[in-house]
Amino acid sequence: MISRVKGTQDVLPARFTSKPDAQIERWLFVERAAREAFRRYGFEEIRTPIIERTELFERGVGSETDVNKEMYTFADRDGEMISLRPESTAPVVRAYSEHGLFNQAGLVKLFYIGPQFRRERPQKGRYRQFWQIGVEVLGQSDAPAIEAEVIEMLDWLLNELGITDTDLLINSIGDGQCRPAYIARLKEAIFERLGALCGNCRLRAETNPLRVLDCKVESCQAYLAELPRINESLCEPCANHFTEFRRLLAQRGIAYKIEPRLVRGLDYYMRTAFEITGASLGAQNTLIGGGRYDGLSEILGGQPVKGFGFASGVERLVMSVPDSKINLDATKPELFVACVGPESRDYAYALGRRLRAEGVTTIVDLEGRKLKKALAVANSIGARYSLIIGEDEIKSGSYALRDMTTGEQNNLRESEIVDTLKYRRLF
RNA sequence: GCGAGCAUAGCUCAGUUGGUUAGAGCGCCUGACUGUGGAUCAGGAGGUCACGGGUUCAAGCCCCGUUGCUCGCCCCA
Repeated sequence: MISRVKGTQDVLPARFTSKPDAQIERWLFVERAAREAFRRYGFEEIRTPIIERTELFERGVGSETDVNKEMYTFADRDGEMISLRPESTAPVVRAYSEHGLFNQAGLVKLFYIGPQFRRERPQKGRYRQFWQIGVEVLGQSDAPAIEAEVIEMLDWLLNELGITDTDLLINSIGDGQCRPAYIARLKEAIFERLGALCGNCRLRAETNPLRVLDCKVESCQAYLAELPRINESLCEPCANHFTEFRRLLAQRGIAYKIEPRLVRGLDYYMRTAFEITGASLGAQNTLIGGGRYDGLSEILGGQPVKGFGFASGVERLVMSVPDSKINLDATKPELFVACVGPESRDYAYALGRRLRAEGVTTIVDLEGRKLKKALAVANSIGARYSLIIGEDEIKSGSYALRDMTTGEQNNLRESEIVDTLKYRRLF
């Protein structure tokens, strides 16, 4: 039997799987809550293609070898290099420019929900095809109020999802003015302590000094604490921006931790960076990550556009939603139509059609089962009511409606059945 | 790219220092009950013990390799 591709997963009805993160009911809950949050804050949905020119990501994400290695890339028939999107910020910025949205008055606030692809080794909360929801605020303003409002929205969303055990980590990573000088001083400080640091740190000292700050090795910690912190080396505009951002969070009563080690690897990220981490997710515990990327549009060859956004892994959100938030009964059918004898089948099909037109979730037994078997099926799929149609019922025009929970059974006319089910739905 | 753990029925798992024909619960099918589900009882189907090789009189069990899953490292846009 052919099996699924490594690092992918099937999301299916909960009654077919006990793995919580593979249950469609959980996914729908998360997606609906996210859409509702985005709607309330005035975000509009955008759908960009799953494939883009490889160049978009090479320029947008950087052409470092690791990044390229982890993209699914292929040559199209005409030789053009195409990649499955590994993230959606660059595609959204591309679409923004391509459709001339910079001519709009005011901010353009977009959200997306969709699959992304990275060829990494799968582990808990990390897949090769994974879903992200995210927003991008694009326009001419870089007001800290944009950032605070997005985080306020996330605060509301997480609460709505019942995900309470989270930390908001924030940092400012400076801009083109202050960051280069900081990195130079950081490097210097690292090299002064090079002998005491672990092998990994020694390697990173040259290639990615910001990442040294992130080292988890016990023996490094004391030395890392002595390294200069970027948020203490900000130029005045960056420092003011960060101060205002923090003031606006405090004004909203949103708790945060300043995490000086929180960095972004890419050059176009600047100033505000943030992360929301969740408990009980294992090693991959980042639920949401975001930041400001004012330089990205120009790197892609577009006009100067200021941007701020976040992306969140749906799988990790789904894993974090408590069971109590999910109502598995909501998707169960309201009515199962069983028939006695072959003559009643055509009658049942027509009746089922009329009931559906009235808005009733109806499953008609198509297999011509004996009544006993039909009711057993109705029971196992969790139908709330069964309708029994036989010769007697057809003659009298009233059908036996059986409450599958209580076993109570009444003979009702068609209109009464519809009323009963609609009434029941109020509870 | 590196490392560790795991792999027996649809699912969850047992399987003795290697010993004959492969086990349970749940689920599924049939019947007890030809127009009434859930409970009970009786019966039944369902297995390349992940795959390939090796050791042995004998392998689900031991050894090697492969694949897959899981978790961690690297990386994390």
